[in-house]
Amino acid sequence: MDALTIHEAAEITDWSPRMLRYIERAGLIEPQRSDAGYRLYGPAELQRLRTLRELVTRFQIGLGDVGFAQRLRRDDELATAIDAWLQAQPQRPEHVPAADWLRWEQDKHSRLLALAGVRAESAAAANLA
Amino acid sequence: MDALTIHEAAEITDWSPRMLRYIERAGLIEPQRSDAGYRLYGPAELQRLRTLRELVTRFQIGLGDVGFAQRLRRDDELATAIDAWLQAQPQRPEHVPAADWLRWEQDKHSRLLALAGVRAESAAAANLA
DNA sequence: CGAACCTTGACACGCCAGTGGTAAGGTTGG
DNA sequence: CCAACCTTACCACTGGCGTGTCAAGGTTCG
Repeated sequence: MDALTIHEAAEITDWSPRMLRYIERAGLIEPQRSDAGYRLYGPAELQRLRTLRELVTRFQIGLGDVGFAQRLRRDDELATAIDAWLQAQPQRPEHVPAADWLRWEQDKHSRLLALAGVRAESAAAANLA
Repeated sequence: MDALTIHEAAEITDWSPRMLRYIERAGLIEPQRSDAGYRLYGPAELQRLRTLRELVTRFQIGLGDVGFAQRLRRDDELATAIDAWLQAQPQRPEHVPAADWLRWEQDKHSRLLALAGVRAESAAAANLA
């Protein structure tokens, strides 16, 4: 078998066994289990563990952030809601009155939703053309 | 003037003045300032504050999470890296050997990147056709 | 069988988020 | 001018994250 136990996997990925269990609880990497319940890390898991380390150190993010990104990708409703909220962020053009501003934000929202791949090609065409 | 001070804004949005300053430090909502440095919340900010509350309570997320989503949207490199990492997550088809699996993941990655609106129409056409 | 692994669960500790205070000092408006 | 607001800068508490360590018990292998 080419699957490693938790200590072996920890050693070659530069995590601690403790952290491998933690990462699993975070829902990020869930290795197979042996009949006796031992965690078995295959090549794919090892690769993902190394990449994960690279990711968090390079961008200074936390495992919770990666977990949140994962949730974002799986919960479409959440993604849409956050997307909608974030649309209203950019520097508001000073001269545009509030009412028009809101309308502008709303329009832009549709355009970006379309851009994001949410099935709305017609709207995208209409707005981006 | 139709802009509210921090206490007024706090009262009608159901946040505390303390939290409004906190939200500002988190980079989520940064109101204009008066000449003397007083925060001035306009209709747009009030609306965003209410929506933000709705967002965090409804999905049980933290302000940090919203901040991270914002960062995801602004830092393209980060978004791409996380995206790439998350691609490798789904249930691996048991019978596919590791090498082929990696190739499959890579291909899927391109397809999804394209789907996400990253300028790659040709690739998208080639893969999705 | 016994050493060396593995499992889950718990205690602990430092750090950061979320929140409320309070203090020292500037602004505003009657 | 004074009360009532605003500002920033701290102190403090709860709670979760990232980590280590230890305990009690099952598994593996020579």
